[in-house]
Amino acid sequence: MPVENIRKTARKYALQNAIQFNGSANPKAVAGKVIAAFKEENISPNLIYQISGSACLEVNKIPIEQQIAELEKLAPELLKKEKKERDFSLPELPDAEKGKVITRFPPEPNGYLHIGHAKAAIVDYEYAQMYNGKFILRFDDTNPENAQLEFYEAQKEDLQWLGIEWDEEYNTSDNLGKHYSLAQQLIEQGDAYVCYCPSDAIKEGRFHGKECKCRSRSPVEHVDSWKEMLSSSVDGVLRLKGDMACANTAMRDPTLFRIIEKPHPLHRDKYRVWPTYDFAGAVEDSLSGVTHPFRTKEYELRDECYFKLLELLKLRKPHLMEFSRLSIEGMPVSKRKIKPLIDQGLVSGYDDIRLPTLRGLKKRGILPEAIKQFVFSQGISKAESNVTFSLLEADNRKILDPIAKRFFFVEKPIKLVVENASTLEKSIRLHPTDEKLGSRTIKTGDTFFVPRIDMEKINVGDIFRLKDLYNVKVREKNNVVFAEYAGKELITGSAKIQWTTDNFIKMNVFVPGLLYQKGKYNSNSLEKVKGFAEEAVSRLKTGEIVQFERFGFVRIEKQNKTITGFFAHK
RNA sequence: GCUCCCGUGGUGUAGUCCGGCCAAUCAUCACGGCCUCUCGAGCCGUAAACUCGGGUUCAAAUCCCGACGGGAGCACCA
Repeated sequence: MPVENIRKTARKYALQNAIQFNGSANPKAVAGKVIAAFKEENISPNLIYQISGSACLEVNKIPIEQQIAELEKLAPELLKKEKKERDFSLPELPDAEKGKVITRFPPEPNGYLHIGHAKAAIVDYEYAQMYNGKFILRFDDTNPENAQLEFYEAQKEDLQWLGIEWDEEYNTSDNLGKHYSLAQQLIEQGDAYVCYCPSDAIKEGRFHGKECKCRSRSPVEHVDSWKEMLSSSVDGVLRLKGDMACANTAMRDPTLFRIIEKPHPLHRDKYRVWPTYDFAGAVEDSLSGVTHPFRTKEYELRDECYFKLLELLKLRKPHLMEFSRLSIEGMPVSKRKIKPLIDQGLVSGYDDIRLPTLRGLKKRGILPEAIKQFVFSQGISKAESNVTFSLLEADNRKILDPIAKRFFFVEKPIKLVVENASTLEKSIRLHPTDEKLGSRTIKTGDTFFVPRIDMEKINVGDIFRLKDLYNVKVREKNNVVFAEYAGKELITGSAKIQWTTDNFIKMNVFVPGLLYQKGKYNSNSLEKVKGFAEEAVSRLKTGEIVQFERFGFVRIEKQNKTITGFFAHK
């Protein structure tokens, strides 16, 4: 009785479609659903089109109320268009088995971590978690010119702050011995050679696809040259014997090892021959058991080299994957762009709150959990994008709002004298909905301070409310505003303005803006807002993130007696 | 220039592998309303997208070809 079944199904979907679209069903859309429903049974689409078509015709004749009533009986589940929950978890990994996935995060210890690193680290770490696997932290410190001792620790601190824990940690530089022997193996196989050409000539040869004379010497000679390279001061580089005519320029005999005389932060002058990223990256991923290494898209052309090397060395090939780099509008998300800003003094340092470094983000009150959610929402696509920072702010705000204590901060204050004000001790809650966060008590007299900007909008005769206190009516506006008490009952619609008494503390809040606007450095990107905060703020501790009402979320920092705020976002 | 990757609302993203349940997800932004002793949060609503052109198919965001646009690489940096 399949035809009867099809009819019923068509009727159902026609009703649903009609209800969704003003009582008129679209046969094409309905047929699609019906076909999908009978996919297994190999029914001719033509038949379904016919049936769906007539179903729609019939359904469209009846009024929408009846349509609803009928669908209610037939298939009530189709009636409610349920809101689909977006699943923000990472997509499944190919060839992944629970307990057997190994990932790695391989930073070069050459600077503090930024949000781009965080994306990689979070993805690596989360995948290991997802599959109950292992996560390795590996310092790719194979260039003594870049690696600096302080950053091994600093980067670990940054990761810990993010909430990332690693199962294993090691330095690539500790494996140089192994690298050397693999190199020798390649040379002996005739797959790598020592090249004495100057770097310009190598570049030139690569550009034109021309092999150089070093390439044609015998493996035995190259083994000798290699040993000389390692032991004496003979110059040269070790290159892969790839294909100098390959369309992929990464395959035109890439350099595998080169000489760097500068002492290494860990190994001093023990080594002078160092592997390049192409070699070290591939070899380390394979040897350390990594199953799913990730890297950013700009390495894509080097995949071929990665696999070729492993093949020649007869090493296991991991499942290498790429995703796009994170870029944020108006923010420099790379060491290359951040460093010059610091060197030129355009920002205060690696923890400048305008920077997307983890230290900068931390300082302005961005929480690790927000960064995590932000990274998940971005996913691991290969499409380039230019994200707005406000996306991260939104994630952060959602976390902060229910837990941040509220205080009054008066930006650019102006004095307000309330005549006939009585002396009060007022207890005001620290959070509008969560009573557990407690309250503070403020003693008020006749002197207040309120934001100048609010007073500019208010005229003599207007009534406004000192928030959580009482109403006042403005009598005179000069350098000081004079007002009179105007009742404590809330007047709906009246402005509610934050205030301090004369028992205030002076504080500055630094408000970050975009470092770049239309691609140009913005010299006004950091604003210092001067103001008065209520006295209770002086008892906050460094690192607390609070909301200054009608101003924004601010992270507090205390040095000696001075309190400074760093603005996170509204 | 050559090679590779990518192209879904203003922004970001799901869906693309395996064509139909997609007249397309979720978020952000914008706008409106409700609520609130914050310009915050919450709630409700509105607006807004498959780069273009061909092809295959009963059926294309999804497959194929081409164009266009964007990005990356062409280091003895990672």
